[in-house]
This record gives sequence, structure tokens and C-alpha cells, in this order.
Amino acid sequence: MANLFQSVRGFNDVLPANSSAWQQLQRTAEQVFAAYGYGEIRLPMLEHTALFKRSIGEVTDIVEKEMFTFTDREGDSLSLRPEGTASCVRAGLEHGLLHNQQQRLWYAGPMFRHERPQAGRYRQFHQLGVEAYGMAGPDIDVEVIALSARLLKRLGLRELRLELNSLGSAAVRAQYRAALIEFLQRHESSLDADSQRRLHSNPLRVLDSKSPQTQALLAEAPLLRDCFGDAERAHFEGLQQGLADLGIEACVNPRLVRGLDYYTSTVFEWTTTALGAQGTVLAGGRYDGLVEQLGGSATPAVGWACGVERLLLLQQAQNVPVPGGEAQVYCCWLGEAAQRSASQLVERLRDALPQLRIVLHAGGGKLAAQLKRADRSGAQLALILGDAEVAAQSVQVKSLRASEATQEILPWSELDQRLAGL
RNA sequence: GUGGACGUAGCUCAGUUGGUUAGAGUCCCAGAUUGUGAUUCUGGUUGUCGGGGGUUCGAGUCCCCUCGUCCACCCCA
Repeated sequence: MANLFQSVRGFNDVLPANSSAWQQLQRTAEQVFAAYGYGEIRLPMLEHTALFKRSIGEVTDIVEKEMFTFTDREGDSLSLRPEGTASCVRAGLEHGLLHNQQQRLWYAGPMFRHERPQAGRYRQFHQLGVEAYGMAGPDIDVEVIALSARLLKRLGLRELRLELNSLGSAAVRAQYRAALIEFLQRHESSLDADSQRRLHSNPLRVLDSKSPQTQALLAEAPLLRDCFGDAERAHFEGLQQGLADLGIEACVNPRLVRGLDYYTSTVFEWTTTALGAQGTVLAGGRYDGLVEQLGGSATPAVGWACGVERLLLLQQAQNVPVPGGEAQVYCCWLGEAAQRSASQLVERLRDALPQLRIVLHAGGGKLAAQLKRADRSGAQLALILGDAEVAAQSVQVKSLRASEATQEILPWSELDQRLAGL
């Protein structure tokens, strides 16, 4: 035991008992994305390190200390992707998808961040995300949020809170940043240690501080909103109106900021109190400057990403029923002749009913032991095939789940029909 | 990166102030029932007590180091 290999810290296996919940989530998401006309983009997990530095920001925690970065045989610095947006923009530019065009895209897959693992946070984790390019108005912001609301609802999740804010344009943000620094410097000694450190590196993040003392102080701080021009104000109001039209409740949180540098204008988060310290389940916003920053022509963009593990944990916490993926039918046999008939019979059933999950018993043994395995498999029905049944071209169909155990004899010709409804 | 809790059978856990051969439940296998499961009864298999070092006549138990897991900080989805 002690000298077995172990997985790398924070890199987890998903076992069959859980994988059907993952598959179900992925299927649901694919349906919702398709319902809004979004197309899948499949992106590599490895990129040139410089891409992430340029897009996420040189001084963000992700880039400074959380990336899995290494030098390859040619001496190039490569990194496992810590998020999906940078790759998506890179691919869009590389293949000419973004120039003077509208694109609605989604992606799914593993992301990598070198953080200490804890509840809902792993070094390899999985995100689903959408990105929409070439649309500047609040209507597309409304669309991607509505899409997220529909997805969360379809997954059976409840009691989520949508928080909304606007960071304004780059110019507005620069103006606000100066005002905020000026304010914070006046109260520097009252700030908590983390906020003092952030004051110069990333002052907007101070707004996010968990320190009650700092939060109390921030009540007096200048508001980003007050720096808005007419355009910013109109966009944010249009967004709120659009959400209200769809009956999507949002609560404006002027302290909501994002950890990645590329966000501008609209930002939002779906949060929960059910997952301990990891409250954010899905988050995103507008990033109108990023495409240009990565070498493309100025292109408005908006998107979000959600953490698959967090969605699954939340489903669990809220007792959302998820399919187990267990067998529906388990076929038992007794004797060599019955084994051969059973083998042919279940193959015919798989031809006729491709959706049916049917397990053929292997390895022999007493009928009692076979039925025990049938029961453990989770199957609704057991099929029993012995010499007598083979001679009569029939099969015993035994119900394993009904409160009153029932059993019937059916000819092979009627079996398809009996199993079709499972 | 910082802090705290915890590592005993495949799984969930007990194990007294340090004392002989480390336990329970579950799971698995066999039998009671030569063709009827999930209930019952009987029997059986399963251990580097995370690893290494130290203290001691004696360590699962105490000390140190180390690895791992979990939770929180930080950060984020």
C-alpha cells in the first residue's frame, strides 16, 4: 500500500460512480449552448507562456505564482492553460474568426492552477465557458447571462445569487484607479495587510477585501459608477433592463471586481453560500480590449466560465438527483448451452435496443451468486437462462426492484418489447 | 506560499495512563438452499497501524523529520 504510486497533488481521478454525473452535466450544457446557437471550439491545453502573461496580466496571482510552466526541448516557455479565454482569442485570431465578424463559441475542458487544493479547488479543474465576439451592446451581455441562468436551472441548482457590476471603459478605470489610490493612501494605516500590499499592485482588488475593518472604511470610498460617462451608464442600464425583461434577478454589487486584468465594463458572478469558501460558481464579463491587445483589430467581447467541480459539488449539496448510469438489465445463465444462447441473445438485444444498458454475467457460478451480482449492478431486471429456457426458446424475466418480486417467462421474440420501456 | 486538523483492513471507524498474538461494521468468498438476489444464520480471506528516525525492557499510542489528505487564509471558476 504505502509504496503505491499516487496521483499528483490536486489532480483527481473521476471514478465510474461519479462519471455519469459529469457526463450528464456535459450533455445538459451542450444542449443549452446549442439552444442559443453557440458552436464548440476545441482548444489545446498548452500554450506559449507569453500568451497568458499578455492576456491575464503580468502581475496577477495566476501568472505570478499559479501557472504550470516549463521549458520544452527547443527552449520555449510553455504553460498549461490556467483559463480558456486567452486560448480562445488566440485561436480566433489565428484562424480569422474574429475580424469584422460575430462569433458565438463555447468550450469545455481541464484548466491548471498551482494552488493549495481545498474544497472546490483543485490543480486540475474543469471549466465550461462561452465567448461572444463582435457584439458591443448590452443585448449580448444579457444573452450570455440568460444562457448561464438557463444552464444553472437545467442542472437543478437553486438559491444562487447573481451579482452584477460595471468596471467601465479602460479610460474610466484609469481615472477611478487614481481616485481610489488617493483615497486609500489617506487611510493606509487602517487597511489590513493584504490590502496595503494591493494598494499599488492592484488597487481595485482592495474593494474585494474580506477584512470587515477595510470594508467599513470602503463605505466612504469613491464609487466607480461616479466616473462613468453617458456611454457606460447607458450600457449598464441597458443590461439591467434586459435582465429584468427576462425575469432574471440581479443584484448590483459595486465592489465586484475581477482578478484577471482583461475585464472591462460588465462583470458578473453567480455565487452560493453552500460551498464553504468557494462561493463563485460561474463568473465572467466583458473584455473589449483583449482581442486588440493580442494583435487583432478592436473587437468587443463578452464571456463567462464555470467550474464543473463546483457545479457538481453544489448538485450534491442540494441533493439534486443525478443519474447513476448503472445497468438496467443483468443476464444470468446456467450451463454451457445457456451461456452460448445468452451471449447471442444479449447481442441481439443490443442491436434492437441500442440505448439499453445490459450486462451479461461472466465467470459462471451458482444462480444465487449471479443474482446477487445482478442486484449489486443496480439493474431493474434480471434475465435467467438455463437448459429448460433454451429448449423452449424462452427466458425468465425477474424484477429486482419491485416491492413484490415478480417473475415471468417470455419467449425470446417478445423480449425486445418487454425491455423497450426501461 | 501561510495556518490548523487528520493518516489503523478495499471502504467507514474503535483501539484506555505505552503492555502479550491489533479489533468492529461493511465489502468480498464459501456453505445452510445441486435453478432464485437485496433479509437471516455459520465459517473464511483481507494490515508495512502512511514512511523514516528517536525515547523505552516494550510504541498503533510519546518525540522529531517527512509524505499525503482535508479545512481555512490567500486567490479564483
